[in-house]
Amino acid sequence: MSANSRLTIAAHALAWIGLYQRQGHEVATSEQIATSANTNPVVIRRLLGELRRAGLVESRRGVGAGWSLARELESMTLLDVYEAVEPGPLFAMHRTTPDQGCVVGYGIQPAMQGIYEGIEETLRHELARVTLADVLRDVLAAPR
Amino acid sequence: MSANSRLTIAAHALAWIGLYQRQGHEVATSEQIATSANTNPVVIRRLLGELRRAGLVESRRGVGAGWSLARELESMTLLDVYEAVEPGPLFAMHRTTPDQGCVVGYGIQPAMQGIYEGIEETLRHELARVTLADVLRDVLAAPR
DNA sequence: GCTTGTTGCAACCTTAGTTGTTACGACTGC
DNA sequence: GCAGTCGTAACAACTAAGGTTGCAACAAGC
Repeated sequence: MSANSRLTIAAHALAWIGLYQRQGHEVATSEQIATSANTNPVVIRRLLGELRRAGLVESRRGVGAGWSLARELESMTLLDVYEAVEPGPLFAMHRTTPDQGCVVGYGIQPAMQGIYEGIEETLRHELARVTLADVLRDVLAAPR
Repeated sequence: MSANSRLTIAAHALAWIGLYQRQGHEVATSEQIATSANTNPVVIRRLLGELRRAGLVESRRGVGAGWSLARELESMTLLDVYEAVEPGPLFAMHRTTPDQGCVVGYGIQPAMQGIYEGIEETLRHELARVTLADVLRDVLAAPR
């Protein structure tokens, strides 16, 4: 499925900012988060930019700038993050229109569309059940 | 998410073979299916080859050769097809190991793994609820 | 045995998406 | 003005999917 790690990295960044703020800091820098996630700061800035557009985080510029949460972790779900960073549907239709003269070619897309919609709705429901506070709790619960 | 159409095309092929057999034919060729799906016969053969390895279809060679169902459409679910054609997990972890000296970097992978497993289990359960006979019924129910 | 139609499969190209990287302008606290 | 950080563009590297061509393997029918 060519799985991507965007949801994982976004959750990582949010958990990191949330923990950092709990420790009394105002803002976190993309540099710090990138070090924790072992990637490049630009990758983090790109992802957090999408989360900012979705209203999950805020950013400040200038000296002492960085990122902070726009809402409590308790009020953020994985669905919010998923919708912010994953553009398209889970399953795709044919890349080219199937033969409309064939019974199957004609009916397959509406059929699959209906089935996929139900499945994606269930997926969204599952993602909405997990808050970022749950994620951070699980992160901190990892045995040393 | 870079959605792919493998599941859609595989379901299309199975529905096509199933309908063709209901009409009294023994085997379907990749050429016929490719015409209906508006793609290349090799693409169909590659997909059906994976379904054959999963025990869903059989193939014959030689003149008058082609593909036939190995089981009834009623006993095949979208989960069977999904597992046959989709190799990896839905969500990926970090491509590089996060900073193990950081609390979040250390705990994020086990945390997300647990969450993702639950979600994928739900997805599989949903896919298992839909049989290929359901798909064919929906295909034939499309309004003209 | 030859012909023919089909699968099996390897090789290659194109396209698209993600990730990583560099560079530099914009902004702001000091 | 300086320094630190975001915002963003540009580009390369990598991966996966899909499309295409070519050809060997196979088997039914003659």
